[in-house]
Amino acid sequence: MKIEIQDQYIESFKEFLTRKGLRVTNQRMAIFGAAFSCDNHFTAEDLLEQARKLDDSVSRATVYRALPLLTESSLIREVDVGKDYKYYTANKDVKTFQAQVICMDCEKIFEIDAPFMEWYGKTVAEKLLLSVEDQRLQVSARCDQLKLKGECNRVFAK
Amino acid sequence: MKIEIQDQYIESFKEFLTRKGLRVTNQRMAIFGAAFSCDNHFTAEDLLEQARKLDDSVSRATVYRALPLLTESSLIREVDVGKDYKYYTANKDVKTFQAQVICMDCEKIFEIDAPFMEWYGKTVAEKLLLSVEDQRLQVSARCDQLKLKGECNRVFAK
DNA sequence: GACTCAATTGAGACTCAATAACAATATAGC
DNA sequence: GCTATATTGTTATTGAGTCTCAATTGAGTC
Ligand SMILES: [Mn+2]
Ligand SMILES: [Mn+2]
Ligand SMILES: [Zn+2]
Ligand SMILES: [Zn+2]
Repeated sequence: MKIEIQDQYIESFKEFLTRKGLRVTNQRMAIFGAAFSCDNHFTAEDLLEQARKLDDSVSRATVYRALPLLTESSLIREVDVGKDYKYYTANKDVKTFQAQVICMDCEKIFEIDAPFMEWYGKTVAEKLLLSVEDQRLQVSARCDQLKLKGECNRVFAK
Repeated sequence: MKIEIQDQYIESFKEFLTRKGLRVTNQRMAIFGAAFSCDNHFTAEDLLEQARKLDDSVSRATVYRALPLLTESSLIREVDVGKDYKYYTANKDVKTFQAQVICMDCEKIFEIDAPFMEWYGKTVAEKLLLSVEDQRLQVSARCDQLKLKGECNRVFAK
């Protein structure tokens, strides 16, 4: 059941907050709920709009304050695609090494597997003698006249 | 001789400008000269500061107007490492597929080879049926207590 | 070298994502 | 319920990058 799965994430977020001595507030839970109601990539602005449907008191500042908490708890992850604003996406399924393909025309984002990144990260750490914290592989593309054309570009479902 | 090599780039830039019906101005040449006097990665602000040493009339707007020309002519290239400002670097040597390793502490950037990206780009284009325009592989790391520690982080020489 | 005129420029206003300050409010432990 | 303080919304602010526009200047033409 979908709801049960989401309940599991809810508990996980509440635990994260209490473990850090942070309070479980209506606004934080609304923002969490909004993030997990979205199957795609969303911006901070998207998230604000959606969170306000769950709690109309949510402010922009609180969204920006909640985003680091959600990323730190690994419930969502940041996706930087070279625009001057950031995208985020809920970590609903198993995480493997992935690349982001972004269409420069319609801004649609596709996550695709890139398993060699695990090996590459280790190689870099070894060769340069530094600790690798994160890796991002982004592919800029154009999907016009192609298979993906015509797909809906909305980030939040209905 | 260093100066001869630079002269070659100067000619290349002048040709690029005239070929596009653009004028060879003092400001554009100062910005070009500043970019090529730097061995590392630099920001637009770095470039402005340096260009003003060659022509103190150079303005911020003109730097931002020149950057697309320098990238379009392949004399420099943009390096986005996920910060809210962009880095650039002069294309002095042969271009292959490279990844950027950025230290999250000192912001130093290292370019390292990542030849598999050529194959990967082709694979993505084929599998997703879209045209790949560009690829960026970024590695976030920390170089503290390590081989690279103590290196100078200044972008412009002396 | 002077003439002409469109391309270019610098100054400063502006945009927009993101952050900071602060007084008002709400949470969690008692 | 009471209290201490974490959190909030509002509002102002930052900072990279863009835009506008009047003043300037480069590059062909004589
Ligand atoms: Mn960016
Ligand atoms: Mn920005
Ligand atoms: Zn597209
Ligand atoms: Zn470092």
